[in-house]
Amino acid sequence: MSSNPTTRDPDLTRERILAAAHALFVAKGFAAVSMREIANRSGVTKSLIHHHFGSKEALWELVKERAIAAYAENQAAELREASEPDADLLRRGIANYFRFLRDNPGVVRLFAWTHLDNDPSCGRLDAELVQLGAERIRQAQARGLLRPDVNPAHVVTMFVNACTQWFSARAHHSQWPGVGGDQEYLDDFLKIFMEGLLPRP
Amino acid sequence: MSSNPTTRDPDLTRERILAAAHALFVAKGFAAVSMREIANRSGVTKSLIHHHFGSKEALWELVKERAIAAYAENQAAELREASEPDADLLRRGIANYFRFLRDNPGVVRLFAWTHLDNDPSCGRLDAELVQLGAERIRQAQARGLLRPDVNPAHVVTMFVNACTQWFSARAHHSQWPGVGGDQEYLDDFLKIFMEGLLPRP
DNA sequence: ACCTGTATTGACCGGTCGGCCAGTTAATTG
DNA sequence: CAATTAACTGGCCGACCGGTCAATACAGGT
Repeated sequence: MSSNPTTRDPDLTRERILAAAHALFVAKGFAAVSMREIANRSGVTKSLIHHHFGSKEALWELVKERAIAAYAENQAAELREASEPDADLLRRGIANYFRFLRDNPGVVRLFAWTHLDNDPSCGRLDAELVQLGAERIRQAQARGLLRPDVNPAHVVTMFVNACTQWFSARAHHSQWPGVGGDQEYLDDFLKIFMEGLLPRP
Repeated sequence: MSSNPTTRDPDLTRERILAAAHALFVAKGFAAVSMREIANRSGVTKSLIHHHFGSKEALWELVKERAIAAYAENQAAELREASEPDADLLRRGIANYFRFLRDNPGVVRLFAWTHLDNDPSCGRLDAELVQLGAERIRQAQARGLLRPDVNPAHVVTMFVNACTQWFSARAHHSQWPGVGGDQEYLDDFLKIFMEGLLPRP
């Protein structure tokens, strides 16, 4: 065998603690999770978590930082490989973002927790992401492909909001009469949003 | 004098407890608030809270129920006194909703907490609200004033999402470059949204 | 005036919280 | 093969948690 049960691997241990903490914090929020839960779930002692991360707050900050950094990197990669900015690229970008949130509900919840903490740190990491997206829209505006009389940063903020809140408030919307599934909502949003973004003759 | 310091007023006491609990729960969430905090803030004993409300969970449920009922009643009143449904009524309705959330940040936070709890109870109270709004839009569609190929319930959901998330993620957006204030965001949203809702020739 | 119900209090309960510390054990270094 | 360092453990701490309970104080009905 490559390793016996008493072999130590501090990096793996840190990783397992972070994974357990991530899952629990995302599911229940900082205040409702105890160090003992994280310890049990990751198979280590409570003291060891303090040894590696110092305190519950420090662990929480690290979990947030890593998750948001991973999110920002993922999105930046998709944004970089995009082609010439035009209306159809924006449409596909929004659809991509929508699908990403659908497939990564933890990201949505994590953002929601940080918002309720009034924690602005999440916004610093993806600020350049927004700037990049806004720049694309500005280029499309300059070419006459999108209406020029709206703030490009607001365009990004709007579809991010429309997508994020759709998944964040799922339990809420499911009680509303006439509201359809993910695809129907996205389709209707794209109809209205893209049409409203076209330049007027 | 009408009352001496030892006069009892159980209704007022209940009200003060509810007010303190509301403020604390909205600010910090259910798990991070202790019964002792609520007791100190409302000037009563912890035991008295249990006497009046039974448990921390029951108090939290009551706080949510009351706040959301007040919100729903407020919005229903504005909706009832509205005139003939057309595009301009919708525009003013959205602006009203936006201002309401701006002036009642507690409502936004309370919804966010319930969403993270996957609590669907909030959706039942305002379901009829959404139905009422969707019905207005359906009427405007039937008269050819709004495009008919979008789900009216989705139209309501979209602007609710765009407004709610704007205030919910304030700390987040404030870090983004180029994002303006409340009025600028609302104006840009209305430009795009209302234009996208017009019927195509 | 008494009596009954309830509003209200303070002390107390078992349990859990985050954090600390003295130790033991495994890897690294020289 | 020591000696040093870091990973890791179990037990303990004071503080705080939500909840209970017996006792008290006040109000209204008769």
